[in-house]
Amino acid sequence: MKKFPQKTVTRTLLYVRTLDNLLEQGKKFVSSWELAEITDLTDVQIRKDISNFGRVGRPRLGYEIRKLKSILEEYVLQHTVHVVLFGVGNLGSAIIRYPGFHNEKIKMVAAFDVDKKKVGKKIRDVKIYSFDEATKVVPKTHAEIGIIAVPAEHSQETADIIVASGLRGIVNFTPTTINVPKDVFVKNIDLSIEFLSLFCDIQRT
Amino acid sequence: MKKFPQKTVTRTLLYVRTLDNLLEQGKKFVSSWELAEITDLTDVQIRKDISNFGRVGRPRLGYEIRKLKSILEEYVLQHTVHVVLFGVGNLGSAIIRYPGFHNEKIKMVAAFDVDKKKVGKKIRDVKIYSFDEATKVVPKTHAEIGIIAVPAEHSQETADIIVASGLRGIVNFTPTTINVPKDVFVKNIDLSIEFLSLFCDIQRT
DNA sequence: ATTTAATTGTGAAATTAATAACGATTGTGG
DNA sequence: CCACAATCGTTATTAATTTCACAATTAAAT
Repeated sequence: MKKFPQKTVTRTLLYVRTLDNLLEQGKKFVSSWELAEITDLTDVQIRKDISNFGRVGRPRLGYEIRKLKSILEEYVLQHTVHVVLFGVGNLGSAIIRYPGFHNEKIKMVAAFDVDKKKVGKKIRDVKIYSFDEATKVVPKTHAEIGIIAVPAEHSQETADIIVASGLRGIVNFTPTTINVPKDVFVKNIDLSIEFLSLFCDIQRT
Repeated sequence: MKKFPQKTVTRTLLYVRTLDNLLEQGKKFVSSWELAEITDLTDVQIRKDISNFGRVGRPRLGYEIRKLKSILEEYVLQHTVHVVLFGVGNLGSAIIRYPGFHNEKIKMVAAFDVDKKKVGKKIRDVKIYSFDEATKVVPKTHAEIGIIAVPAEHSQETADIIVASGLRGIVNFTPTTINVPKDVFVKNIDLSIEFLSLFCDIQRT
């Protein structure tokens, strides 16, 4: 499988999401221009991205939505992603309950917390285990990604547990940088930085 | 004020965060190489970014942390950002309680929900108002940014209210694209896309 | 059947971002 | 005081990404 730039992948996932919505609206075809309007990108950008995956559009008609969607998914969404959560606090619970995950594409398969009072309980069918059980439980879940939603001061030890459990992907919601082996991929989501950088955008105009 | 690429701004905010931590550890100086280790960037990248803001480093010693921090903040963090929240559900409540916001840089000043049972209550000193009150209440709060944490199907109407309230920045947590005037800045945080793109990274190796 | 207009797909140009190379500076140790 | 080694800052180079320009295609209209 050819590999595409990170940015292309992100945009492609956005196209898939958009195509899903258009399908629900009963549309059959969509042009690059329409997609551009919806996604706030340019039509050329969209055609170029799509051209990575083959010649799928038809002049004068645009793209057949169902077909385009299935071709894009072939590259960026082969099968369901299984996720485990570390830290069932405010943010962690919200993530478990996040409606965007209640589809066939992402499945939360287990949660872990140090608080003994939470261990054994369930949130929305997701069972909560103790941190100590992680290296035993995680492999059984076939998870691919671990979420760090613990207090910032425990992010590194949580990352270590995630790595020890055999996961190769981490989404880190704490405002810290974690150290992991170089074959483990980390995505940092620092809400403060998101807000502050948006604020900079506003002020620069 | 000169304007810098979005990416430079994001990295700079990351530097500020890192410098904060180093200060807490009692460090006085830091080299570009050390910063690179921590942030997972390259030393050249860091020196280049910093050079945008002036000559502040000293050969053989590196950067004086306190000085560097204050210079960077001058460009990316002039004053506190005030934020209002729309949608006090699971995710919204978690955002209000998010510890990363309990500092002097970001301040949540009001929340809005359609649920009359929530209106009038408070979460962590943040008062919850009804949606109808937004255009009246928001201007009084001096907020700059609005958060959309409502169910996806109401994202557009919420965006319209935010725009009508005079805000020029929106952080959109719903998996939808919203339409806003072009002088309003939007940052989309689609958790599904974050997870799926990370999954692609993993599989591509 | 022919023309027309809309739309895709793509190679080239332009822009933006990252990396490398290296000179300049300055603490430090002899 | 001098040589050395570490580190910054900057210019040049390379790489990645986006935009442009336009040829190719084809549904629709006549």
